Amino acid sequence: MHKAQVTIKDIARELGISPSTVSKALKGHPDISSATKIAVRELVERWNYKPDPIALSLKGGQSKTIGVIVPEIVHYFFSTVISGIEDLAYDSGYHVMFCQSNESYEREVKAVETLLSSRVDGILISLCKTTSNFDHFRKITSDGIPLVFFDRICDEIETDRVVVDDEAGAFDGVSYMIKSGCREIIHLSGPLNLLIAKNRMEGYVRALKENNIRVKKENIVKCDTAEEARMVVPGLFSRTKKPDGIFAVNDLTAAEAMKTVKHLGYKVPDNVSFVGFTSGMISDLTDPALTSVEQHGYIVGKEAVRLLINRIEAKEDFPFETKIIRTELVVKGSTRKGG
Amino acid sequence: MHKAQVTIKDIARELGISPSTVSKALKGHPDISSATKIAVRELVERWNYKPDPIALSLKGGQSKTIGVIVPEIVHYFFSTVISGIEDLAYDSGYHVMFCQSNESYEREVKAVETLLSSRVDGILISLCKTTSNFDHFRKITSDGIPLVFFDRICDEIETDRVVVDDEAGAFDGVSYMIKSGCREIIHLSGPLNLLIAKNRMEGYVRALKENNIRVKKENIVKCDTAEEARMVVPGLFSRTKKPDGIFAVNDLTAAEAMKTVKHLGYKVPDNVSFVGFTSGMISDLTDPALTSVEQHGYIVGKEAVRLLINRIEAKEDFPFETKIIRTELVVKGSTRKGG
DNA sequence: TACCTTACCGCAAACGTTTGAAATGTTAAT
DNA sequence: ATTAACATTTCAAACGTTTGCGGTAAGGTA
Repeated sequence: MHKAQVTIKDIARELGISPSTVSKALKGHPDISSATKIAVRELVERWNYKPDPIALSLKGGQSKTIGVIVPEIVHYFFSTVISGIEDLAYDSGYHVMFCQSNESYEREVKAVETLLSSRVDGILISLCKTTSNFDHFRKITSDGIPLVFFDRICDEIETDRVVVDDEAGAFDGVSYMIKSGCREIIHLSGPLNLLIAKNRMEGYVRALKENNIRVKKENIVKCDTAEEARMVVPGLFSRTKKPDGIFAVNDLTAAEAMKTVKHLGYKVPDNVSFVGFTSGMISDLTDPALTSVEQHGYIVGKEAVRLLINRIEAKEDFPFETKIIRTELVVKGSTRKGG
Repeated sequence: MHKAQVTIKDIARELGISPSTVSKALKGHPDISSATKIAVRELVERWNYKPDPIALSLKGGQSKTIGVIVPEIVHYFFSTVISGIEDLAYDSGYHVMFCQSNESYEREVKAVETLLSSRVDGILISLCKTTSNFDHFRKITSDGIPLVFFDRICDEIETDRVVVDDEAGAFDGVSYMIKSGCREIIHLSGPLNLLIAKNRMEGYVRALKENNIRVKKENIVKCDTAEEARMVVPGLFSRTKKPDGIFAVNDLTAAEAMKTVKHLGYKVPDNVSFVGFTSGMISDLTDPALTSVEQHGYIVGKEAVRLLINRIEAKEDFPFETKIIRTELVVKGSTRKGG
């Protein structure tokens, strides 16, 4: 079936020299005469010889592959992160293996095992929402495999990390709403065991406090999916004190909340302002377009790979680093003009 | 840095036997005494030995890896396809390497080279919009590497294929609009060098014809991005004969078109109906939710992997197959109730 | 005693590549 | 003529695993 690939032996046989000579010739080793080098290079070119990466890996003890575990590729943020990972990894001579945890702890554990038994040189992970036991991560580091967390990090394990400045992003978004006149702002939050959800919530709280607005417990509501938004949002508007702003932990939730609010008869942004988080494709689809906090996923991916490869190729230990990626508020139509 | 993984040699040394005995013991070879087998298995368990897939690949001449090239992961359809690919591939003992072409011909060519030089056992491809030269695909097959096209296929090359029944999907969508009363239906089409775009267009045409509606050339408009929709759509409604239905080649375009039409003052679906293609996350975000043709990306991915692995593991040649995945019209709020 | 089974195990080669050491050939200096 | 110095090439081992074949020891048979 498979037509055999050209090997270094084929080249050697054809030229009547030994495989080691071919290898050295290709590496520009000073021992080899230039006549031989030229002959080798010419034939290599003609026969389109490419070294077998598998043999190289066996020899070098490195697979030149990095493993990535993300919750779900369907989400805009994660697909942009993956693009960043891919681009830099390939440029650095590494391959990439993806696994999705699908927000399931069991699948995350299985993904770690898959990656480990594939002998990847390093692993990049963004936690799934439900993970609270971290033994599978400890197995990675105890195997001596470098590990970098990105976005949804685990602070119980000492590693390199790349995080988005969620607190500041949330702060900026909520501050903007306040400047534009909102006073009763609801936060639709994620599960607070997720650090990113907690940080966004804290940014929301700080923005209120710095503007002398009382933080009400009932204005922070767990709601991070479209379904939940449909369930939860109408209730918020049956309160005596109607909300005039909604800051959601992600764009999808913000979008569905906006739709729901419009159906209740409110105008966006005149009666209610909306701010989301991610600023992906979704934010342009809502009507009006959604003001949102851009997370720069592509950069997150690149930085994570950079840290990982540094660690993989390091000769000796050096202190762990946490890279913080600045967010950026992208103002669109779902908020009133700021003061 | 790296703590070495346990090898078969370590096991052998510890037990005072040879590596080959260990290997045979693990494979249940009849030559090996059950006492030895038990001892080996016990130590393997205790030391958590896992065979090195790289050594296995070198030996077996197979990398147990399949390569995938998609235009862009950010699109819902492709991420669902990837999920399907991943799930079945891992279950079948294969790894997956992804590349994005980003709708660029050059990157597609580069991706093929990357995959080929990685010695993947087979390749799955969905063409990028701009590809019209197919030499890089021919290189794959002439290298003896099995190749399966999915969704955006190339009909100049003989291989296995998995396609969505675009013509029927389009036909169903447009027929539904007609039944619900639409008579002046615009088709926002993709570039017709893409087979899927052509097929969807033909489904649109057939639906009109079978309902005795005249097919007007000016009602088929190249427009397959949000930007284009913003440019193109207002013009359609300055015509004497106003459209009362829009069938778009993808959801994103449909969504933006709908937004534009609403801003022009028309009601959806009362004045204008909308049907999209893909039925992903986007279709739930529009207001009203978008009636769309579900492509079953997950199944497309699984089928593509199934065909590919069959081909990889086949001992002999057998005829190529084209698998057609049925679409399904998912009726939501952007169309009037059908007759 | 000589031979044959049977049961168990190790040797060595192989996959494709790299690399230090050893071998070969050539030239020039003694 | 002998040897040192050098240029060029090959050898052999190694990476981790598999597998056909050969080997050995114990026991059985003639």
